[in-house]
Amino acid sequence: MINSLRGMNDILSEDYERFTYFINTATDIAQKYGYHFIETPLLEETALFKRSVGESSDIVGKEMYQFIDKGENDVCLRPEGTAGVVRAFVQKKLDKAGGIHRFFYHGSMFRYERPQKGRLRQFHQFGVESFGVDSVYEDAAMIMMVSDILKALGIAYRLQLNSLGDSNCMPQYRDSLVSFIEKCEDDICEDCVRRKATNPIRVLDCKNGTCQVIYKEAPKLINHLCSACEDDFEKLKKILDDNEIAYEIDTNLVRGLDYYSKTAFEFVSDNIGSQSAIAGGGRYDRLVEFLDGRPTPAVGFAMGIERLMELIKMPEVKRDGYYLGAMDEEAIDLVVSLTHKKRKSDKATCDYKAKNLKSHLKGADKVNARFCCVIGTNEMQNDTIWVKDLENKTESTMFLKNF
RNA sequence: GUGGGAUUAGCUCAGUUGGUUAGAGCACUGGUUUGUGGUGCCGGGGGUCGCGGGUUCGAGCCCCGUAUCCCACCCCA
Repeated sequence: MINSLRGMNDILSEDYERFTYFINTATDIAQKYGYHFIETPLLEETALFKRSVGESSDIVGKEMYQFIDKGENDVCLRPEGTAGVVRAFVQKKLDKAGGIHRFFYHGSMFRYERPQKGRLRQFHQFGVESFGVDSVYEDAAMIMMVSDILKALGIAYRLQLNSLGDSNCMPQYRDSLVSFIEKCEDDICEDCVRRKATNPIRVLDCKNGTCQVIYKEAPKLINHLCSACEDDFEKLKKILDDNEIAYEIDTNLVRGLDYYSKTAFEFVSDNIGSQSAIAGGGRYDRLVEFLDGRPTPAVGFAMGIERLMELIKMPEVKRDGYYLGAMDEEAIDLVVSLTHKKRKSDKATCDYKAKNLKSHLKGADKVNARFCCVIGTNEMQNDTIWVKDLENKTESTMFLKNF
């Protein structure tokens, strides 16, 4: 037997019901916020992710499905969605066109990781990207959108918030953090020593307990923000307060991708194990420029659909449509024709075998039909059909021409 | 990539110190005289016990390897 590859799952039956329910709910809300669907290729030039996500990140460093294609191109399956959307934005010259462009997307992402609960090699994200708005109101609107989606799905969450500063204040802060790390380099973990060289900000969310104690004394980015970043962060908190969106400030919250600046946020769930981040995002004002576009402010987020799946509260499924059955061999053709006719306006299924009434009622139950419709010899003789409403438990016999 | 746990029917799981034809519940399917379901009764199908070696007279059970899943690290959505 051939099995699917490690960390790559099929989605079917009930999972598929939940999956499409999520997509429909999220799509509806994104459209209410004025976003438009965008689909980008699963395969992109490797250079795109090296430049956007950043070579220092683990995603690019060791998790990409990368290979050389038959045309000698260095390509990889997308590990995240933002890079492709930004590339498309620049390629279609929307940066030069100016104005505001808002997109949402959903689809498969690929990372060569060791699978565990909430972490697959092929997984699905729903995300949105907004281009051309530098106002912090847009950051707030984005957070509200995530909040709306999670609430619509009945998912409890905690929202964590931080500001990563911009090109004014971030480099200065990084320098002061590096000199702090150098002073305590002998006491921190190996990973942090490595991070010092590659991406020093990342030491802040190190999971190592000893490191965390040490970093309590570390300079806080939030105290080193320039006035513009400081003002935006204060404004963001006020907007969220005004709109009754609860949040916690987490000064150690660092986004894992290199392109973020200013607002960074993460939605976490306490009910799904260690892979608790269900949505994450923030502002990335410099990324369009990094990818050869005209400088364009941007902000976005992505949600991990698999991590949400078991948290989604599905609406109650109601009986729907018709089930048709014959009690006599000679009525089968008629039943098939009637079913075909009924499908023009309703969901309708039928059984291809003659069975007794009890069996048909059971069959109607199984497909969760609202009406069980049966034709036997009595009905054949009178051109009628017996119809039972399985919800109200009422029944009647009607002429076929009225059915 | 590192460490730990698991793997027996479609699903959830029993299976005694290694000893005949490996069990249950649910699900599926048929019947219950051509007339009342979801909730009665009776029956049926379905498992080379993840896979590959080894020890043994004999392995679902012990040993080694391997795959996958789960948990944690790491990373991130």
